Formats: sequence, structure tokens, C-alpha cells
Amino acid sequence: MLDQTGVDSRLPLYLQLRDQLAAQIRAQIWQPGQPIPSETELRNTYQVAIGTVRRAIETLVAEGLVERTHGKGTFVRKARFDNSLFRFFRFESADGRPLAPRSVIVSRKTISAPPRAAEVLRLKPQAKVIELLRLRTVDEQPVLAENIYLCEQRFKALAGMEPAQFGDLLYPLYERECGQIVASARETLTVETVTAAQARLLGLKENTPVVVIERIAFGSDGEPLEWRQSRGAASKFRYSAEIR
Amino acid sequence: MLDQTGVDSRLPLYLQLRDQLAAQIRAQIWQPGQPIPSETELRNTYQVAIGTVRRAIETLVAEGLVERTHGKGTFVRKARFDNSLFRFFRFESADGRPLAPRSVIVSRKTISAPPRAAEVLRLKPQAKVIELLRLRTVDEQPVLAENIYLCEQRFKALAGMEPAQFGDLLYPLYERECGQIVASARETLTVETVTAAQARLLGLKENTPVVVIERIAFGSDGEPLEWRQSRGAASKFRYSAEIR
DNA sequence: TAGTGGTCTAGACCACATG
DNA sequence: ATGTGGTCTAGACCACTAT
Repeated sequence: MLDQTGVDSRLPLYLQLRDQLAAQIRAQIWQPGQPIPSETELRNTYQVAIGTVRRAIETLVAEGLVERTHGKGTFVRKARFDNSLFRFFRFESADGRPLAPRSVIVSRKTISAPPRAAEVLRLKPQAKVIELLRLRTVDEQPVLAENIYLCEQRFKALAGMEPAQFGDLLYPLYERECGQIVASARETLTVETVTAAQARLLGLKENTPVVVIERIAFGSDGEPLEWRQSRGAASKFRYSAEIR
Repeated sequence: MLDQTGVDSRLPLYLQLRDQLAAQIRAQIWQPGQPIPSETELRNTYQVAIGTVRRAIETLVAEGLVERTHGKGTFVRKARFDNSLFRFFRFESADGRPLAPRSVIVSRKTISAPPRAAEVLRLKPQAKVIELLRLRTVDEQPVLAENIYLCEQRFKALAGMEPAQFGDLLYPLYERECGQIVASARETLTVETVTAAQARLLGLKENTPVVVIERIAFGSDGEPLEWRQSRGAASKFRYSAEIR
């Protein structure tokens, strides 16, 4: 029925099919923005009922891997998701024009994982991780300081590149250079007073309150890919969430 | 097919059925915690295919109105949702026991709606609203100050009651006394420094940073029911959210 | 063992997008 | 006109829960 490339045949059929499709998306066999085969085609190639195909695709839609449009088709979703952190800090230039945040990598090191990083990324205690310190600016003003941890295994390619070449957005970089696609994230917000080092980085007075956004970013298989802490002045912060 | 009590017959069948079922849940014909009729029963009474019944119920599940358990049935969900705001502030007593927050209504007035309240609750500019000021305490210590606005029409019953009788949780009260069930909410978080009045209420020093949680609570029909602003010391704050 | 929801089939027909 | 996804039917069979 389905060829058995690593799918668990104890799962319901529609989930086995979902896994097959997800695997092909992950393997970039169907490129982001491009359509996947139609329901009828999938029914033929996998020899299952059309309803089962639909169920599998509906699952992928719910997970955000694909998008459907009525008469057009089912398309692999581009990871537009990035930058979404940034919308939580509101910065408006005087004339209200939209402002593009810039990023500077302040440092990049390969170190053995701090205990908390290893725990969050589900690595062995002394596993290697890449640590990035990154500063995000708007109109030359520093606004966000970020500590980012990545599993060295998965993100080897970044250890060899010039940090200046990383560009302003990391998630497209992860996708392009390391084949790692961020699909979802969990964020935890707290407020603390700024440390001396961070006050210097951000150009804040000491004891200013800062918001800390701790983010764990997950791949479409649910594995944690990135652990990130972002700090910015609390006074410029705004965050929205839906409940239920 | 479906009897036409206010459902839009231009909608797909499964949505018409969803609306019918949702109406009966709202009308308390099926009580929270109790099962709704089985798929087969619904198929018979409404004369639609079983798949259509399933689709309608799946929609209700997604909206959080009912819960399904395999061999048991489909149950109207109890609004356990309450109290969820409170989990965003972490308070631990010295011995780590779980602490029940207490509530005190500091004031209750019926006033004509402030502009922002009217806007949020989608009322006419000078419509009457009930304004509650409420203080939440843990171990006798004040921790959260809340301003709450409710449409007077919908929540008439509260204008007549003794505020001391309200109890510690408002949402069950809304449900019991006014038949209003909160199904979802949108929260927006910001940080500001405390005003003198609130500093007094919360027992904080002036200029302490506080987190403001502005919440709009919606009924299952998507109508805004309550507008609430909660303020608490930023140092005791913790908030989690899933993205995508 | 009976009753419930969960999976799966094999279609028909409709609505939307595009050439 | 063709091809896509969206709705709907009328079942069969399986898995879970309770008695």
C-alpha cells in the first residue's frame, strides 16, 4: 500500500500517508511554494481511498506544512514564520514608515552545551553547540539582544561560514544552509532588570526593566532545533496571544 | 432536512448542523459535562449522512465546545477555562503548597461606557456598562488589580447581587447568573510603571514595573463579553504561548 | 456484549480557478 | 472545458468503554 520508508505501519493509514508526504516535503522533493500532487494522483500512487488522502492532507494543513486553495491545488508552505518575534516589539519611526530590523552577529562560538541548553535541545550533557550572540537594530539603534543555541551536529554549516554573511533573518538561513525548517515554537515571557553587560549592548541605563522572551523552535517532526533568549526594553514591548 | 431555527441554509450542511448543535449547547439543552446524542442518533434525527454528523462534531471539538472520548461519547465541555489568567503569575508559598487565589470586589458601578470599552465590547458610544474593580490576593497579599467591563444588558443580574457573593471566580458566575459562557479570549501584554493609586492597591513602591494583561473574552458565537485589564508586579510574571 | 467514536472505502456532485 | 479542492452519501469494519 504505502512503501515502507520508515513509516510506522501500526499507525492509521492516513497518518502513514501524512508521514510519507511530510518526509517528501522535508526532503525538498516538493519545493516550498510549489504544488504537491493532486488528490486523484495521490490516490493512484498510494492506492488508498480519496477520503484517506484528504484526511492526510488536512492534517498537514493543521500542522502548517501545506496550504490549500480551492480550484488551484495544495502548496508547500514557505516558512514566512520568521521575523514573527520581532512583531512583539513595537518600533515606529517618527513618520510611521515600516522599519526593517537589522541584525549583527556579535559573536559565534562552538562550545559544549550549558546544562540548560542541553536539556532544552535534548542533547547529551557535554554535546557541542553553536552559541550566537546577536544584536538587532532599528535605525542604527540597538533594540534586542539575543543568545541563540543550536546543536552543532545539525547546524555544522554555520560553523564554517562568515557570520557577516548570515543576513538579517536566521530561519531562512537555517533552511538554506542546513536544511532545517522551523515549523512551530513555544515562547515564555518574563521580566527582569538588565545586567550591566546587556545594558551596554542595548544602550540602556542600569536597572531598566527588560522583557525576556525565551523561545524554543521546533522542526516539523517536533524536534527542538533552536533555543533562543531575546531581551529588549520592557517599555517598547507588546505581545498578543489567543487563548483556546 | 434541518429545521430552520435561524440557521443559514446557504451554508454547507455540516455547518448548518454545527450551528444547530451549538445553539442547543448554548441554550443549555445539553448541560456541561453531559453527553450529546450519539452519531447514529443525530444521523436519524437530522437525516444526514454519518460523515456529515462527524464533520459537524469535529468542528465543535476544534472550537472547544465539546470533547469526544472514544468508547464513551461526546460531551459538552465545562468552562474550566477560568482561572487561566492566574497561572501567568507564579506565586509559591515557602513550603511550595498550591495556593488558592482570593478575590475581593473593591467597587462596582454602572456607568456609561468609556470610549475604549464601548469599542472593544462593540456597544453604542453611551451604552451602560458594569465596571468592576477587583483585587486578587494570595495569602492575604494583594497580587493583581483588575478593571473589568461588562455590557449591562447581558450582565444585568450582577447589578442586583451583593458583590461579596460573587466568589473567587467570575466566569462560573457569569455562566450561572447570566447564562454567558466564555469560550475564548485574546490577550495583549505590555509593561508599564505603576500609577500611584495602583501602587497603593498592590502594595508596591512607586515606579515599580507592572505587567498589564489586557484581555477580551468572547462567547462561543464570537461576541465580546468582557474587557479586562489586570496589573501585577512584573517581577512575579511568567507567560507561555505556542506559535503556530 | 452492546454502544460509542475512529478509520476507511468508493464513489457522486458541486464550486472555484485557469486557459 | 479541464482540473482542482469542497461537500455529501451510505455504508463496513475496527477499537475502546462500560456492564
